[in-house]
Amino acid sequence: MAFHFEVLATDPSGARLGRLTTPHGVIDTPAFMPVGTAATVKGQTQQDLEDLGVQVLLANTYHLYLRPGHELIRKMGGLHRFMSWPRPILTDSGGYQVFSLSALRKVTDEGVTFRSHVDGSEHFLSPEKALEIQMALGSDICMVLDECIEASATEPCTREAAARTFDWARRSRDYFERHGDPERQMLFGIVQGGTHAALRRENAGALVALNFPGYAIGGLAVGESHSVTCEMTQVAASRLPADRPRYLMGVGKPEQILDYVRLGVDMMDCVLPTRSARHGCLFTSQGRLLIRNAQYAADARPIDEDCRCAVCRRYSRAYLRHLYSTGEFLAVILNTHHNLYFYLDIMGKIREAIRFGNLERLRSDLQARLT
RNA sequence: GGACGGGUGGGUGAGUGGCUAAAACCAGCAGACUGUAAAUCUGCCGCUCCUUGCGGGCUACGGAGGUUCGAAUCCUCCCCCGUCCA
Repeated sequence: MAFHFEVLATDPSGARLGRLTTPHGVIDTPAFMPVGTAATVKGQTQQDLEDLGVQVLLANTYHLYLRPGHELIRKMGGLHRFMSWPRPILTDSGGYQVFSLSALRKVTDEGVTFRSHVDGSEHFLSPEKALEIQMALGSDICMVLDECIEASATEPCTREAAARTFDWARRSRDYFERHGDPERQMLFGIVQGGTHAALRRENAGALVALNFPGYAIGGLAVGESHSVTCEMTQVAASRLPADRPRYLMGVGKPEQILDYVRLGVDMMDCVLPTRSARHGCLFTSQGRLLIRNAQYAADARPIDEDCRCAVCRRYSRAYLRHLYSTGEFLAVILNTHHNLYFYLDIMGKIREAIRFGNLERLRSDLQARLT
């Protein structure tokens, strides 16, 4: 079997230590997946990412379909080869763009019509098309197309979106069974249901019957409170089979990650470390640090005195502030490196704590310092 | 010596009688960012007072006077800067 998921240890909280094996390598879980939407994690080279210990990257179907085009990537030998990334890749289906490009799209049962944010041209994405693209890209993990909606959506709207997402999941599974190669790619279903516990429960239950090799929980952290995110995650995760990986999509803040892990989440991705880095927001063991703040102008300390990343070992806050405020690209590179290191370091600590049964202690440590 | 053109808040620079504490941009200060339309976006940015409000007072468009109910805007003189002519 090219794909294999095993749970190596569990914590009383529900946290799991696991290992997901793919044709491009192993992913130790709980895992954080840096986001490389356009086949690049902005500001980092693939070598940087390998050196950071990144085991899996996320890329985006919609963006790569628009540019450079999935057929071109197929021609170039697939996404791994094209971007020279030897490790696993998970591709998001474009479902999030249904949400974030809401002004530029129209959803029907058949699929989604987008107006390209690049040039305004019209494109149609169906569950089948989204998979066809992901098959051309050759990602290790494909996501079904889903309809991600606002947290504030009414129950009827949410129900409709969840039902549509379920129908799309079924179509995706069927399409993958006919055209996909399970030795090469795995397909995850996505639980929707907004902020309505009953819908989440129902949707998760129905989705499990489709027997996906892995499950994602989507449509969260889109405006609702953290406690609601956790509640919905709990409701969904508790209905997912224990022997399959669970991926909570699009989270989270450093201080929230452990909460999700304790709810049994195995995989997460988030633009926060990379985007925040570009915006001058650095994560530290003592909380967030806005590097442009005047107070760091002559601060010789590293970003985080407890951090062992290459940036903290070498550069001062004063220098990083200078780079940021002068708009130097090195600021993006160094800030991104630090934030990714910080996220990956948390994940490593979490895995270690689950292995050694110290998760509660880690939790109180983190709680005391972060935020 | 003469002829034009010009002097606006930290900078560039709009504004030719009231809607102007003065556009816009930059700089500065602060905040946000959760499956990336994001190296982006938002707020503040003369001083001061308070019951923090589409609140009060003061100062401000080179300087000094003047016209006017009202002047960055019109007039007079002066001081600077630029271009050109002697």
